[in-house]
Amino acid sequence: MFNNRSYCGELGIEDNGKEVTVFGWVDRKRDLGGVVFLEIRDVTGIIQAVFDSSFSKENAEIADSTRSEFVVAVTGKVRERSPETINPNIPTGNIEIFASSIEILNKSLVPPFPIDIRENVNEEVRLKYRYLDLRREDMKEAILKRHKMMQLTREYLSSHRFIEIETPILNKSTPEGARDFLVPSRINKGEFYALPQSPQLFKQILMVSGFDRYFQIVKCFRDEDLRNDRQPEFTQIDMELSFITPKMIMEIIEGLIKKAVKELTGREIDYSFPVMDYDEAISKYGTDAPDTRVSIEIRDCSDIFVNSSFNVFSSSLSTGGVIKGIAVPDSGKLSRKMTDDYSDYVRKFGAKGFPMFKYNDGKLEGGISKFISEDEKLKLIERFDLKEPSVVFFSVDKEQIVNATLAHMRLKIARDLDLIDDNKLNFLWVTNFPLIEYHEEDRRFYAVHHPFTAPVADHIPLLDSLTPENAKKIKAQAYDIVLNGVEIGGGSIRIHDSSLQSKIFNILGISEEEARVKFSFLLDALQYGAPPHGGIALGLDRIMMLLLKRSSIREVMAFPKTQKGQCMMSEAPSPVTEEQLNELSIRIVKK
RNA sequence: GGGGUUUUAGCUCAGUUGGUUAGAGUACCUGCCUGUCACGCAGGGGGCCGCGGGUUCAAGUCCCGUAAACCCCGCCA
Repeated sequence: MFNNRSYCGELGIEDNGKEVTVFGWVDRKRDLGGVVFLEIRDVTGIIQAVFDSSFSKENAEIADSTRSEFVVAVTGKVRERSPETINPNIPTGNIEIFASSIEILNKSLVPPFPIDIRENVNEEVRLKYRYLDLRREDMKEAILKRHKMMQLTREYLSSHRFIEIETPILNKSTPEGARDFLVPSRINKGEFYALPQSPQLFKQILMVSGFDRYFQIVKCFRDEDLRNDRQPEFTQIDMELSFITPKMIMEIIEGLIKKAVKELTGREIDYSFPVMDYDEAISKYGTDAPDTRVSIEIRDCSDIFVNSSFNVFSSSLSTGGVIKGIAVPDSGKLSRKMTDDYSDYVRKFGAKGFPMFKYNDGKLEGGISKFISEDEKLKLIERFDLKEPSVVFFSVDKEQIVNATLAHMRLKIARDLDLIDDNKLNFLWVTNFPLIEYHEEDRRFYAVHHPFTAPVADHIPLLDSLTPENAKKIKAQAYDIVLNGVEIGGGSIRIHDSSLQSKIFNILGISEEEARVKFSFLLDALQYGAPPHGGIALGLDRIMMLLLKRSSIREVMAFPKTQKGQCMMSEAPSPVTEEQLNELSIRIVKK
């Protein structure tokens, strides 16, 4: 009976007069007594079916007995609606099915929330009944477009000579980076697999194997706390290429992204993605993932206040702090309450306050203006290029805190003042990341990207005279791609020389023995004719979130987890039986 | 580990200064209705006010604790 099916949303005026059968869910029922209208919904859309009791009383009664979300088969003739009965609100609104039969294939309980998306439903309930939520238009669109994204990615990369190769999910736990999800091994008691944070090592191995260009749309796992753009399992479009430069990789990615934007949103990106130096990003925006939709830039004012009589400023400078600020164009929208709230809000970034003054017509007013000398005033006007009425905010602390504070506040204030153009898609490459950074607390170096990232060739000699101070001068051949202030991908050229790789491990405090235990296969492989290679990984979920303008990546994933990492539908994670634990030689320690 | 917001009918929400029997819209049930399209009209049922303590003559409302969801800091090479 399921042969010769028509899809609701695909019927059109060209089917006029044709006898069709549709299968779907009762989206809505309108019973007018003698005539019953059912809107039938399937994956493609909605069509109206008409049951006329003077034509078939029995069919009309069956139609009337249906309820929301019943599954039905409806057969009838497609017919054009008379002009006054056309519904312009749905794509199939100029036709309807004049039903000759209806069969109820399954009943449904009353759904816990409406399937049409006229009102927002609590996410907790949506996640519990995700199968119903996925019937809703927004989720359906997200899932279908995600499919499209994966399809066009496969097409694009395949046509650029990439080969899709799967890598293991059961992996070896490695030091560095995010916390691993561990999987106990029954056969090897007391030992564990780790789920991959990314297929990093395997894709490099594939380059040594000569596959030349690899890609995979792959799940990655990181056992870290969740955010609206972070889930414990997420999907990467992962790539690795041999005989390649950063520029070549960036061009390939740019092509892919532009194609994706075109096919998913219908929009054309008519600029080539700007490339910004890491140092410039930090100094202008305080972050390595700047949102350039907001033009407000950070300016360092430390030099202006060296001899300041304002104790808060001068004492901070004399203890190694910095003073930076942002100028926000504003003619009165920023209220006293808002600026007061801000000075409290910045505490979350470690800042102690958020001093400000107002600029208007050549004069400084309010806030800390009374502590600013005439000379400092002139320099500030020049530094921030003050012309329009503005409010200037400062952050005074250690550089890291200042950067974090101003990076967040320039966006928060821009949002509060409605200065962000929601329709912009600002792509940006950030390059020339430092290779390593020194952590004061642990007294050791960490890889900024990962331990396999190649330094800029000219900087390799600096590795021999490394100190915590000059570490940041050594740049990596690494690049991130940023969209509207969100990192949507990153990659690097890798080390293909085993002695350089050993040297880097050494610097990172990974002993020769440890390196041998953890990555011997990579070090070995690098000695058997490893080609120069590099790669990149794109965050599929984040790209979908941004292109579809959704508030979180959960809105573009079929079955996401809550912030505590639980699945509201299946109720994972869950306890396991004593037998299961015994088999794995695992004992739970109660705390 | 920490900060914030929220939690009242199936769903979305209101609930004043602590004071009668906790409301609205929608959904649901019943009936009427032959061109609706968020159909309409009439009637009806539906509440552990997240949970546990406390203050009070009296708590949805005040206090303490706790749970969950969400946002954020830390964390995420």
